[in-house]
Amino acid sequence: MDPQDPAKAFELSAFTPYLLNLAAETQGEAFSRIYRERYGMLRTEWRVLFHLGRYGALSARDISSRARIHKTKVSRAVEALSRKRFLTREVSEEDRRVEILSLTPAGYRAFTDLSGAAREFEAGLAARLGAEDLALLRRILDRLASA
Amino acid sequence: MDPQDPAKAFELSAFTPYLLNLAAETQGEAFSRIYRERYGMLRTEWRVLFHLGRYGALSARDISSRARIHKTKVSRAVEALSRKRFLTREVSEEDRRVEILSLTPAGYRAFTDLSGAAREFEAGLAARLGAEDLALLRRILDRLASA
DNA sequence: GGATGATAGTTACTTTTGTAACTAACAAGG
DNA sequence: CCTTGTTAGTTACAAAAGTAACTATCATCC
Repeated sequence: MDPQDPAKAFELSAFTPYLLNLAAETQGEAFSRIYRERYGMLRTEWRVLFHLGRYGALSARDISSRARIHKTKVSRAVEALSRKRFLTREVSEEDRRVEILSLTPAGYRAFTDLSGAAREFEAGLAARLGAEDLALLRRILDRLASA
Repeated sequence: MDPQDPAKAFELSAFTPYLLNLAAETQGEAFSRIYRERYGMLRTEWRVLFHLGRYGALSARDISSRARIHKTKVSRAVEALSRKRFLTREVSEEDRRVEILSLTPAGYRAFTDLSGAAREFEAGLAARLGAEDLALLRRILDRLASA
């Protein structure tokens, strides 16, 4: 089949979902190198670690709803972080189905380290794009993420 | 461990790679419903189909480099599209390692249909975000995708 | 024209993710 | 209390993606 008439041709490189995906992959890969190489973590593990470091003890369900991560992914990330001795689990007194997750000192150190790395990463983006464009980008992404 | 001092706390919701990923997932999921439900395609298949529809006959290698998709993913997508009778493969005369891929009429119809759907999708985004913000978004994403 | 190295594409193997079913615990109504 | 329905979390199974090794072909250069 011959290519489509260029006049009415649709450009994939101007299709926003495609661009979003490319940008997310490129940037996500760049940052993932850090937590992967330093702590052998996967993305979901980094996010779970982050939520516990940022907000204190939470249940898996809390993390799942706050971070918009499916509960099976959370379950596996918790298991992995627990094996790494980055968090401890304790059955809740009020509801024995619930496990309260807390970072260990080692987990908290990893959190602090990675938070710093994330801040630097973000500063690098600000330097590249300019603070205004970056702020605008985040504002738009935030709208796109919710719909 | 207690949560970090809020004053110096790092917000994941203001971390660009995270926002990029959320937005890409949300929007990608919304559009993928279309090619998944209409043609049972995966994302890589849609991209391969698109490249063949847009640019005419190409080799798997061409698609791989143009679309930035790893060759094993292209190989599997080509296999799937071939099973669906959306493309044909023909060994090149000049180089018998190369297969020239071309859309069948059915493949081309799917391409035309999905291109239209993509255009509509993009128009919906323009309506939601405003044409200027969308254009700016695409410009920024383009820069982020390349580094 | 045979050895060496590169390239196109596939296959095998492993890791990760998605989906569904499951267990255990709770809650509420009769 | 005992049924019915719901929720927290895990596990089992299937689909998808990543990595590495492989086959076949080509190109070069001695």
